[in-house]
Amino acid sequence: MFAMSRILSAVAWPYANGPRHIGHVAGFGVPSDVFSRYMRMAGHDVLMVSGTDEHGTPILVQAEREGVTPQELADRYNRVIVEDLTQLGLTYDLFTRTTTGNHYAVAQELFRTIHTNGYMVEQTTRGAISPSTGRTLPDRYIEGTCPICGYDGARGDQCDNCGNQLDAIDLINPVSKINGETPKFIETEHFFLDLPALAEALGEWLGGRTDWRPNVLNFSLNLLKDVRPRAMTRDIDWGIPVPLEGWEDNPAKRLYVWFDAVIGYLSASIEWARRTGDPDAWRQWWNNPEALSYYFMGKDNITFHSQIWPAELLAANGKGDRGGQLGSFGELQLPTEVVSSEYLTMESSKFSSSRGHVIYVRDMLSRYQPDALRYFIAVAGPESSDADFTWSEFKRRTNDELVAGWGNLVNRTASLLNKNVGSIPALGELADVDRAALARSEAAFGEIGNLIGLQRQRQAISEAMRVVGDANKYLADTAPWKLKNEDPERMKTVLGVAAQLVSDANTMLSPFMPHSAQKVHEALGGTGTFAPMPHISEVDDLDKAGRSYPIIEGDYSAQHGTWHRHELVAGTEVPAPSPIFTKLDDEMVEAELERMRSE
RNA sequence: GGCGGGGUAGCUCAGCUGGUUAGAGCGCACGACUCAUAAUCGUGAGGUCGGGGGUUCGAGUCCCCCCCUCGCUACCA
Repeated sequence: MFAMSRILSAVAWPYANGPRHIGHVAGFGVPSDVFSRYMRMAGHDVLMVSGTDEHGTPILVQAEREGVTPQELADRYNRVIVEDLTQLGLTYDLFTRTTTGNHYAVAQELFRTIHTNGYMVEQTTRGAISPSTGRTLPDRYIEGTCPICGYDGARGDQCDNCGNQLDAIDLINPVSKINGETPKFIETEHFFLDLPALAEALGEWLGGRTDWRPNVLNFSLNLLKDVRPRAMTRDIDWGIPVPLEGWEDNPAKRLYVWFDAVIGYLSASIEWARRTGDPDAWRQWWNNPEALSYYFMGKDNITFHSQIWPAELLAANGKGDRGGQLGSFGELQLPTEVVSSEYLTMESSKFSSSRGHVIYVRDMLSRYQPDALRYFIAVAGPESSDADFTWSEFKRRTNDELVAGWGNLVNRTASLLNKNVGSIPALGELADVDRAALARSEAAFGEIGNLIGLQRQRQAISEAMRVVGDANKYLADTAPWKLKNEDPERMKTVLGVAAQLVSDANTMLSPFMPHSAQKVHEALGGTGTFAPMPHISEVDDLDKAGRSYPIIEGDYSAQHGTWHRHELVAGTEVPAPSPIFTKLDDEMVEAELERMRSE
């Protein structure tokens, strides 16, 4: 594809107000990990970062409801999310959080730079607040009677009955959904990111992004048609203090959660560098014009990644209409590509935690293999349009494709080897059928790698499964079990070729299914790490004394699993195999549907 | 209302810049094989590509209108 590159895998930050469901990991988790694993195998220097997003009104509201502090609530779900993502095998170089001392410092520094450059302008605006707490009351937290249709459950942003967009101040008898009091509409001071002054630079940058998925690009270009300044502070007491005189000590003003959340990509990279002992190492990705950066998320995040974040970067770089100076972070690179997924639905309707129409990652992994979920997401996920998860389709994919297709190929090949040879045989003279099978398999490395690089993972994994099908066909055509007595030398060659085909397929499938890839590697007698895994570490906050938290990290140097054929070594002992994938029984679908209905 | 995505074999979907008899997997029917978690391999029956109009030598693939469906609509994340 290209020479060794620095690649930043910037993965969306899960919001820590609850456990995450499989729709979330289908949007950002699995695609980013497949991409990162592949790029590492192809020899690139990947930095994959993310963390939990812990500020904002929903966490504050949820914490009050439960009688805990926002930090306590965030601590709880940060840990749940860290555990879930680790179990799925997502290879973050660092998965951290937005409440670290490091993140606070980086977010404030970037705010100061943007402010100094003149792109953060102070304006008076009208907003709703809760009279008892003084906190911003977002439109959607206000309920009242719709002034258009008279429906009395209308929200401040929209009426669910007539579908009209509303302004909270127009609602009749507005009430706070949080505590029932009547909101107060006040004049309040906030800092606004001056998007109009950055629009031209944004357009120039977007104009060069011709290779994005068309829906993402079109949506982003559309956003540019109507830009206006956007508030980057809130009347709230949970968040990062505004780092300016007169504001810093005001407990009622904080940075807008999305302003700081996207800065997490930068702050996590810096935290990672500090923890490796080379505190400037992050600059290889952020200040290096040759470095590439890919941002993975669900489609609801596009606007923040193709507009707000690039605008923050351009402003910090001094690249808008007002010019400006570089800050202490130097010139920061804008995203190479915003890779957005669409939505995963379940049994034809949207996931909804409140209605119990949900499958949490944790519950899924307690009953099924992580690779079964990863496979489903990779092969049938919402890559370029919404996709539906159904239990019956999950069962079918698992049983027909993983168990009967791939797992069985591994099992029958290993079993033939174990019983008839006991080890990987040396290849004798190759027949045409052998050469053709080997050539076709080897050619797939290039095709599949290409597809992953183009963010076409569904097609990529389908191609890898085609290699599996070819190998099954090869065994049917050569029928080594018949050769045992009539031509044992030929049998050995056939089994050697088959083993190589299995090994090839396994290498190509390993970014998608790393857990089973390790098992297949061992089934063919391999040793050592083939597909690396992340782990959780408890670490001290680098800047806040006395605080510690869990992070995801790992050593993914991948000495074995590089992206090309690994010639099997004749004489390597092949053990008696045991099944790689677990077959799902017929009752499982009905049991899951019943579980869903009862919740 | 505005914007965007979809509508292709029974089911789930692929079909890039228009071009030979429209593809895959599952399901179904029949056959082969028996190494393998009854797993595999082959053959076959199934579609006038949502509806209408248009451009073109030629359209599932471009343009217009309509129908259905899903989602988004910014100070929620």
